[in-house]
Amino acid sequence: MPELPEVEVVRRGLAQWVTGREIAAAEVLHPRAIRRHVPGADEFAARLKGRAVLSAERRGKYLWLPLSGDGEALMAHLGMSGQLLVVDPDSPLEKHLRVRLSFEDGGPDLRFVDQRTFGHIMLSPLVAGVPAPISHIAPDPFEAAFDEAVFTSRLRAKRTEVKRALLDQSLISGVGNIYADEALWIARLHWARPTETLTRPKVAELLGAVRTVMGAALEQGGTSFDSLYVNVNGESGYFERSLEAYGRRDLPCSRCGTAIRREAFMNRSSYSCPRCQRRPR
DNA sequence: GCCTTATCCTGTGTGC
DNA sequence: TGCACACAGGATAAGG
Repeated sequence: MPELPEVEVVRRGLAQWVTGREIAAAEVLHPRAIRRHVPGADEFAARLKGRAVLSAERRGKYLWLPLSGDGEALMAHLGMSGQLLVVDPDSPLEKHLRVRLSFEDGGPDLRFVDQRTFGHIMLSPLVAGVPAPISHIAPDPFEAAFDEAVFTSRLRAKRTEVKRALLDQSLISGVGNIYADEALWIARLHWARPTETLTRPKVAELLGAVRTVMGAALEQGGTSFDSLYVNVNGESGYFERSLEAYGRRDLPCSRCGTAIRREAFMNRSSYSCPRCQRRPR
C-alpha cells in the first residue's frame, strides 16, 4: 500500500535509472492501466515514442516523469498494488505486467506491474510544473509549498473526523491509512475526534507526528506488508517492524501495554490504543 | 458547497 | 480438498 514514503523511494529509483533516457516504445498490455488516458492505448504509445525523460517528480502519492517536447509528463499513481520496476529487457514478463516501456539505449525496461489494478498511468500536460489532473491535490508536508497555517485553519474549519481529514488529499497529500493510524497514535488522538475540537497546538503536534513517522519510514526504505510494495529493483522496505498501531490488533501498546484495538472505519480498518487514544464522547 | 458512501479489482487467508 | 467469503484500500462519482 504505497503512501508518500514508498512513492518517494520509487521516485528516487526512477531519477537514478530512467532520467535522461529516450523512450523507444510503449506497450499497453491491459487497457485498465491507462483508463484515465482518454485518447487510448495507441495514442498513448505513439506520443511516448522518441520522448526523453527529463526528471522524476512527486506530490503526495503521485509520481510523474516530465518529458522532452511540449510540457507533458507521464504520470503514475500506484494505487494499492502498483509497482514501477526497472528490469532487464530480456527478463520474463511479469504475470501482472500492465505497461512496458523500452528505451533506445537498449538498457533496462520500465515496467508498470499492478495486481489489483487500482493504479494507473497517463500522459498529461504540466500546469505550473504539476500534471493538470492533480491540480486539486494539496502539497504534501515535505514540500516547501506546504503552508502549515493554511492547513491548520482548513482542518479546524472542517466538520468531520480527524482521520478523514488526514486522508483528504485536497487538504494534505501523501497520507494513507497506515501513516494516518501511526500519526494518530503518536499524537494520542482517536480517529473519530471531531476536527473542530482540535486546538492549533494539537494540530501542530499531529502534523509533527505525520512528518516524523513518514520521515522515519522513508529512511528505512518504506513499509511492506505482502511484498506488493517494492522499490524499482523489486526490494521491500523495513518500516513494518517499526509500526506501533497499524496491523497490531491484540498486541500490546508500546507505551502502556494495553492491547491495540481494530475498529471498522470507512469500509476498512483503524488501529489504535484504547487507553492512549480515548474515543470522543 | 460540504460531507459521506459505494465502487472499482484480485490474491490471500480463514472457516465450514 | 474445495468452496464461499472477508479483507486489503486510494480516488472518484454519486448521493444526501
